[in-house]
Amino acid sequence: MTEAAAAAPATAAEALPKTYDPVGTEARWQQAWETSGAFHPDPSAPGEPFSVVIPPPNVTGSLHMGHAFNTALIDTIVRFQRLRGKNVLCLPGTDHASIAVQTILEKQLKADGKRKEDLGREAFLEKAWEWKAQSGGTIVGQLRRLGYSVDWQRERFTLDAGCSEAVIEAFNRLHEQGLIYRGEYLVNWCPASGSAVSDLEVEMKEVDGHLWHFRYPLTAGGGFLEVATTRPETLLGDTAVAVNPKDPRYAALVGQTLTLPLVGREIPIVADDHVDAEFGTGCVKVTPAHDPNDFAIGQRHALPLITVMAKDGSMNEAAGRFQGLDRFEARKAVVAAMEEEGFLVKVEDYRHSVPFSDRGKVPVEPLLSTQWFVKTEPLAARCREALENADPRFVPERWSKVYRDWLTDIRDWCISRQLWWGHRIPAWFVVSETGGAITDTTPYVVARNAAEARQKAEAQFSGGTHAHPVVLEQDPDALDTWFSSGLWPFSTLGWPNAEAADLQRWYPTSVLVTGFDIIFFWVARMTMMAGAFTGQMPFQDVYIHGLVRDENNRKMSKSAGNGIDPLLLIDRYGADALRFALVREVAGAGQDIRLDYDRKSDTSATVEASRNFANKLWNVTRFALMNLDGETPASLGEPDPAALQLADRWILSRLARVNRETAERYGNYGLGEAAKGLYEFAWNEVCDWYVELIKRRLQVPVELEGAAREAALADQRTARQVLAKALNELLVMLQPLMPHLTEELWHGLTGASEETFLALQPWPQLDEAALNDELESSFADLIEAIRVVRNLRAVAGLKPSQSVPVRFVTGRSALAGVLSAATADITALTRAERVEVLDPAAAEANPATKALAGVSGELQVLLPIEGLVDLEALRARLEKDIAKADKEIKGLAGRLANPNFADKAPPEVVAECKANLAEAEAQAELARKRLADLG
RNA sequence: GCCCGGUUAGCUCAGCGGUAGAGCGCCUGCCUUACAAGCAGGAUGUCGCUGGUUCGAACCCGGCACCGGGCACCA
Repeated sequence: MTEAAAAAPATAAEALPKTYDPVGTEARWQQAWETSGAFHPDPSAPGEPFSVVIPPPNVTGSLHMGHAFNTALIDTIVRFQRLRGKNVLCLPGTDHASIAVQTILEKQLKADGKRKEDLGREAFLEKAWEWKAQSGGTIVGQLRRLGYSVDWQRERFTLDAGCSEAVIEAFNRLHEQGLIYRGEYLVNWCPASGSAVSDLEVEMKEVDGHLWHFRYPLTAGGGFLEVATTRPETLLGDTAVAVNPKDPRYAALVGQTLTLPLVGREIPIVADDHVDAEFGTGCVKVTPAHDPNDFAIGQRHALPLITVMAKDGSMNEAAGRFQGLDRFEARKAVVAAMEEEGFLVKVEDYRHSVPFSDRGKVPVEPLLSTQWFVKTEPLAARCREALENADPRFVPERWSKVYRDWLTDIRDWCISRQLWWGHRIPAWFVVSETGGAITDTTPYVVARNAAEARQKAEAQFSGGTHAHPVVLEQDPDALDTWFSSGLWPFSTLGWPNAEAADLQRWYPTSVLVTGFDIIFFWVARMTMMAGAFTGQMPFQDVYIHGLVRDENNRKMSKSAGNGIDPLLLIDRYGADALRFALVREVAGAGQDIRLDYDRKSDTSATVEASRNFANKLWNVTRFALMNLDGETPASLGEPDPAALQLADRWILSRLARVNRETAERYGNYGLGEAAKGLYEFAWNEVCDWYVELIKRRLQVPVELEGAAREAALADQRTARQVLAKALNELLVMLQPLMPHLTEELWHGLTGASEETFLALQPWPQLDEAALNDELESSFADLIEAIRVVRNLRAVAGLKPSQSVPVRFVTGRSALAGVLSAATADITALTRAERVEVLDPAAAEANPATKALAGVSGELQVLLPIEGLVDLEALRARLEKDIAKADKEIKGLAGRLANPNFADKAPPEVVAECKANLAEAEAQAELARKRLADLG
């Protein structure tokens, strides 16, 4: 889209077309905000600080609905806080996504028949940066299209100079504290990316496989044990068979040995509690180098570790004749060989879980490997402690349990990745100590740069027994992407420089807004890192939102191909409509939201409804501009309280109430409720009632003269004042949700200059004095009375042009008062010929038989129009009224008849019940009487 | 196996002790000069099942069923 449809902003009614076209308007304001630095805060500016760092999307990414949702929520929050006068920083950025980027680049190389090794590290990284410069901006441009009020001048990248410095500093400090170590452990090896991955990057998947049963012969004697396995190829690395120590079947055999088929190795039978005697034969083959549980058994029994697989997933030299086979071919070959040699007992179909690599989408291989680890328990302990004091506070609260559970029993974090794109590990191996090569035992120094490394190494490894001059080589590996993401809330603010102005001003941040899917990956890593480096939790609140699901309630995912493209919807309906639709769907407890979508036409009824709302706001503003005679809310000023009419006082009371409710909801993450509340207020109250009610007052008839004219003009001014005020404040309150549209309309309404922004205005002051419960309640009665009249007209099939008399009969003087005061309004809104309000006695004296009649509460509505009346329809209507009243009577009377109710229920409930019963009885009686009158 | 959500109108969801609501969709009538992307009116529910607490339960408690999700995992 973005062809600069930069139409001039609307300042007068004639400039506003009948429908709102978001595309040009949105682009124009996005540019205006950015070029004017509207969202570039000064740390020394006044106001309470409020800060959010956005979850950095991957540079590889393009905007998906999850980003749009997250953005809509964050932006609503920060825009609200800005209106509240806070000194708001919302900081954007992207994540370098090491595995993802490297995978893309390697694929490109492969297409040219090359491998990264052919290029060498330096050239490869050069290419990577090139790629980032070209493609990394995609998502950033797309985020702009949402109208994100972030400070683009502070945009960061997890691999930029500042973040890199932070990473090196963090690694060094953790190492100094003994919280980073290097060692050989069983790690999750992803053969596809050729790297270790963390436990979190492994996903268990149910797979249909087989369970192979094998015989392992006893070394001494002719017996054998039967074991079962889902992974036959690993038997080449077996170093024991384990049985449960309490299993009587095998008690005598513990300590004896078996001869491993195909290999001929003698392996012991050990007793270990891990083995479940009930499962299978109760015998488990133990392959310590290829299975985490077996690794643990191996540790307990001091078993040797035999690795039979290479890092690329093929069998190595320890696999003997199977060397060189891929792990899946090796499986078949081993089974075939076992069968041939008579060791295969049977094969069963078996469904079980297999660990898959999140990124590589292939089964991960538990493999012994020397890697860097973060010792997480001390870091986690600090977080658990803080959580006792709700630090951070989770919204909804239930996620804090998920977070805490994960931090309890946490495993160490493997942080090294055999990748090039990323932060290179700041450790230098003293290769001169191990013959020039890096081995598992090569000593190393951790330092902030090469010079410091050399200094440290020379202090340790030169002179004395050290014959060779020190030669250093930096660890070729990179760090897990999440290591740098873990520093994000403070590295972006200037850490490790503790004096950085941004850090001082905006750290800790106010709230983190993210999906539950990265609580472990990201949230917990940030809190652990922040605890270690800043001594504080990095955010006060964590607002966890749900996922956006597709029209069939499925998770949107790239692989399923069911994503809904937010950009398509933005083009069609506008960013404001999409944002509003997403936020409006949010229910209180952070549930997933479902987005309605029609794939044939690329339309969404939900977003369309929001677009219609935008159009409604556009048109009500258009109406105001046509009727304010060039005046603005400021030039009109506040209305004189003494001059206010009923409708004015009503809408001002509603306005004040909505102001209070909305501020509370925005402030408490009740964003969906805020959106729904504003929608209803704007549409159902301002547009449907207030505007309709003041239309007459806005038109002063030309024929009026003298004092009458003066009065009409004064009243017109009052209506204009109230309309302008209500609309103005409504636009401010809606701004966090629909920033572009409201900005446009507000400029039109106020005539504010192009350099002034609604986004930077103060939240409207709450007018407590305007709140009036009683008034709102009687106004609701008035609305109801009008509805009854309209309904009667519809039932009777009256044409809109037919004007008929309206008679209200009620014994309630308050209601009679409101109706009498509003007869002019009622006349206009119901096309009444005349309106009379009578008490029952007066009505009795002057009966109107053969009239359309309806009853609502203590109000009887009569349309005395004999002749015009469709008697059948009228009867039906009355019978319906009677049935409804009877049903109510039955329920209420039943309740009152129960002696326990009167005894135990609170008196006000009983009184209310009695009043309702009396009312229902009166209603039924009235309706019956009318019915009888019809004859 | 453990933990967490959910089950209310055709659809999406509010309501969380006083007898059920909204939006969309649907039906009827209207181009009433802000808006047909609109206006007015209307229909629609044994609130998953089952016990219990209570004067009173969609709401609180117990059990069950089904649908999601997370964690752990037995070869």
